[in-house]
Amino acid sequence: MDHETLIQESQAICAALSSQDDALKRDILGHAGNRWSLSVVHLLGVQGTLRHSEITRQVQGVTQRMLTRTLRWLERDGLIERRDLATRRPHVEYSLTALGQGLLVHMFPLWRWTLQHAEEFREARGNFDRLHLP
Amino acid sequence: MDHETLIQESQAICAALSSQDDALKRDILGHAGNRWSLSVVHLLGVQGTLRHSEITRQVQGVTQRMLTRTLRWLERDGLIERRDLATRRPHVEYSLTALGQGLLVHMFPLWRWTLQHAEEFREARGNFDRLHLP
DNA sequence: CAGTATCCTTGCGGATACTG
DNA sequence: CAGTATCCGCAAGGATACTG
Repeated sequence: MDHETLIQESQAICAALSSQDDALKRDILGHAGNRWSLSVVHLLGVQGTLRHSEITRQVQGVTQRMLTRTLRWLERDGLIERRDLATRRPHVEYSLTALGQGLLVHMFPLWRWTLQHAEEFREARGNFDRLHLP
Repeated sequence: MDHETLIQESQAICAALSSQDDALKRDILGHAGNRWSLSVVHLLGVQGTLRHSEITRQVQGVTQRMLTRTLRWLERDGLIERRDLATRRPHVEYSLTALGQGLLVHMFPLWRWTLQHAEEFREARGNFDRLHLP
């Protein structure tokens, strides 16, 4: 699909949108810009099912509080599944739902594109900051 | 490219990432979750070059202040270009750069996927809120 | 182990008034 | 017309202490 076709399809879909759809789209895509969401989705996508403590260990720098909140947000949007094994020693497992796998798979080309153009982004910022900062 | 292939490629790319790349990726993808960024990118992508006032009119609900800030953020990341015609009557035009067109084009499949699954997201939220809210 | 409960700082986003 | 300058509320995100 070339650029022109995408733009045309974009126009068509946009014309059919309500503002509520806009809000939902922002919410879901917002996970991509969140501090920890995408790391968690990616980790679960790659490693399958993990416990809370294992995620804490593998997501560098995340605090207990923010990990819990992130997991709740993702669970709320149906992107991950939480299973409380309710044993005497607490044991809770998290894994991607089908929706969550869909997000990861569809996010990935965009992610790759971003990294392929990392140098251009850095250059743009450098130029901008040189002009606009004291 | 199937799911397995994507996951494998994802692992490979992730292994080569520095934490700075992670931050950059979050920053760029963060535009997708921003209140106004994606609307502006999409509008410029569809209509080409627009003046500040024209964007204000077409992006429903945006305030002057937030539009200006949004335009600066996008300009800083090299996604849009700002041209000040410096005439006696102020005249400033904005348009997408090649980078900005790339973001729009690569964002679009993800955007479409999100809308195609809107019902699932709403259902998930409904279930979650029914269980976790008073 | 898997969370809550507090306290704090930062920055988004909105409202309003003003300027070259 | 295309912005700044202030004011404000709210939520993200972090630090630390505590709990079943």
